[in-house]
Amino acid sequence: MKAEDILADLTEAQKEAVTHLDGPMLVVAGPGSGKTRVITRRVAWLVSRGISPHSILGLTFTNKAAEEMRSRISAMGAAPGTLLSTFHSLCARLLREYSLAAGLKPSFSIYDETDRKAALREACREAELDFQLFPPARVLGRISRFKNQLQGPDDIADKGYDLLSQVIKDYYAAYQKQLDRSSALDFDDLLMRMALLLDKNPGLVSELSGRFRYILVDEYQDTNACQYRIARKLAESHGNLFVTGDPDQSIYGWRGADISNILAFEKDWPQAKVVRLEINFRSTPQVLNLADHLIQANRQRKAKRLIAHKDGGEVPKLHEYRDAVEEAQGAVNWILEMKGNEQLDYGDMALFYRTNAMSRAVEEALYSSRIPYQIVRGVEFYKRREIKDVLAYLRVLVNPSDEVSLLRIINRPARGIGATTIKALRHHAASCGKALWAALEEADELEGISAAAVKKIRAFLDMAAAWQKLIDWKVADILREIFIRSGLKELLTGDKTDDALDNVNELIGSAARFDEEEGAGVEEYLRQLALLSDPDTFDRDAGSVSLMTLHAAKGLEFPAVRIVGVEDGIIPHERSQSSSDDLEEERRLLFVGITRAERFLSLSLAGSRTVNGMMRDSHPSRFLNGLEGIEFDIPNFGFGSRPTSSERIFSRSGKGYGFDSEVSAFAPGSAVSKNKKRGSRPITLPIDRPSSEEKAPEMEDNRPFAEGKRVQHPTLGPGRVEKFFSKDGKDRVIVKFDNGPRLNMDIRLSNLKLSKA
DNA sequence: CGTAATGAAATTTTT
DNA sequence: TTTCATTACG
Repeated sequence: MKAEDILADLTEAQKEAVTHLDGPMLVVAGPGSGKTRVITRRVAWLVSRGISPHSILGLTFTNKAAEEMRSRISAMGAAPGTLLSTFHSLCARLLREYSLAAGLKPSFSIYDETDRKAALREACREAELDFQLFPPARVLGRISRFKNQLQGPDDIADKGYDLLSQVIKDYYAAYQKQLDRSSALDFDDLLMRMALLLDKNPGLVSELSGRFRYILVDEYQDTNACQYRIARKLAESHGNLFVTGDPDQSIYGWRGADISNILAFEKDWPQAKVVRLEINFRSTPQVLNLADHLIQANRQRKAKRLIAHKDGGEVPKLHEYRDAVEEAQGAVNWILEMKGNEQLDYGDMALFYRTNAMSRAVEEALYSSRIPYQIVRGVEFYKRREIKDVLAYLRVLVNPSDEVSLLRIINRPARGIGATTIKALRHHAASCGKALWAALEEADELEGISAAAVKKIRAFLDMAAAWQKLIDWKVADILREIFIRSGLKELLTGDKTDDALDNVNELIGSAARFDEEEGAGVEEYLRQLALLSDPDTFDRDAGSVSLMTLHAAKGLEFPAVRIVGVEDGIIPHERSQSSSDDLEEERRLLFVGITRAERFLSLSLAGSRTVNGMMRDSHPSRFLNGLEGIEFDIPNFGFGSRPTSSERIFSRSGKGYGFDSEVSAFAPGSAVSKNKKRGSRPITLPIDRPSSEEKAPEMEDNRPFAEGKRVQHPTLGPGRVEKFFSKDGKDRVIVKFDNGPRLNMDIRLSNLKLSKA
């Protein structure tokens, strides 16, 4: 590719970034400012200057982004060989390559959230910690946070203000022990172990720096302490660190991302050049205007401009509905309107929501209206039980130490190795410090295991030994073999409403594709699987409406975007309302969603929706309060916003949302035709607390619920308070009820009453 | 020992 | 709603 082609149609700022040669550079790139373009052109530019593609390393945050760059670079005809990878998969690769130095077995397993939870359960059992005492997700979340800050169990000061803080260290230590024994790493370990390895191994650092002369990091605002350390180490010697990012699009703080990494870049690298990309090529001025008004409410940010390059366009709209079902129907009508009036293709449209669970209502409406859609969801497929089961066999094959996987399959399908036997095995393993696998082999010498059980165990071991011989087969063949011979297939065939069989077949199919394309063996297959989630299966040209969470939307763009559920408790999420930092992150999340839109944007909200199977009232998001740049489809809405033309259009009565005969052709007898008029009830906006005014201590006085107090529950009856503590600013108690159960409950939600006397 | 039935709880985002 | 864990029963 010629230099002038590489630089064609670039702005001055973009050119400066693309042609920057040596030394650190920070590109602050607002949404739609051509960031990906800059990165990919830059790779091409470097190569055109004689730099080997193999010495360029591009690090992204998601597979999707890495894939996007790969395809754009190859579309430019640039030389292949550049390593474009997520942090996680780079680390997994390197940790395997340098497993000896890292103190790992090259065949280590990678644990996802489900595995982590199982590991924690096992760890608790062994360390005699109460697994139920705290929500496991919460414990694991804490552990994650420590790991992201490069802290091991021993680095934690054991004093804390709440119960969990005081004991988290024990949980962490036990959990980690379980992982180590299993030769398993969780996602956080991949980063942490890599960072630590680089810390203590200067030789490796220089080797890698020699290998990767030019390092590019995308979405730098999303890096956590480990990722930061890794990037820094790799670039230390040559300083060729090129990072792009936008503080306003930092939405992963909850995962340990530290926005100050980007804010302090110039401090870390005093020679750094900084380029700002402020011209937005994506959206209409109206969309940008709204985005700008929204984000300006954030205190913690660097002022940045969004300069529209396009002109024309429509003012974004806001619609209110009575409930989530009507809201979904409204979305359907919007889609049909976009298609009919604006000549847009289904593939040009996207629906965003805050949480995956919210996709359901929308899906149902789309489905009954026969509108093709695709969902970009998280990891769903690989979380299915049957899939995890089959893969667990594969994992044990590769890594017999993997206890979580072993325990998962040892008696599934049931082969007579039940709880009692397993308990004895575990006990033995723990007391001799042996692996569970070893205990299996010695089962006949152990007490507490019946002759019958020993026989069953032998059979299991024989089966496993036979499978060892399959290890060089093609992955798809191994999977098929295991699936049948383990008895899993038979087990699943019995099921009634099963997609289970189909799912496993799909898995085998994808494995066959892997064999075809990569032909790299089981270990590599498992590693890739662990790190691959299926947003990558998202197909831009599928001709269907795209549905995804706001997080998944980052980095994408669509001519028409609709965001549903813009309600308090949804955006911002109810669990993000406690701190102003969290609140600002939620605002950035909405900002990210809005700035995905090229031409048409609409937001919607419902007056009620079901959450966890329960109907709940909902109110407009506080982010809408006083927000300029959007037209409200709600009479009497809010403070001071004038009725607009769109209001008159949309509130014309009797017609629903202006769908016409074309619509009913799509949805005969569907909810469309049943769509009701809704009343136009005035609504009140919640007060947007100034973000400086930290936390709201509107705490009730729960002190009477002290330890030892007798309490009464409307359904559970009488009990006694065993522990009183707070978390997340909520007072909770652990109550042992007289009729048995011991429960950890939120005082405010529990309906607990103090008993008299 | 294994499965079915029951009951209760649920952190939202992703690698 | 779904998921999970415990319990009861065969």
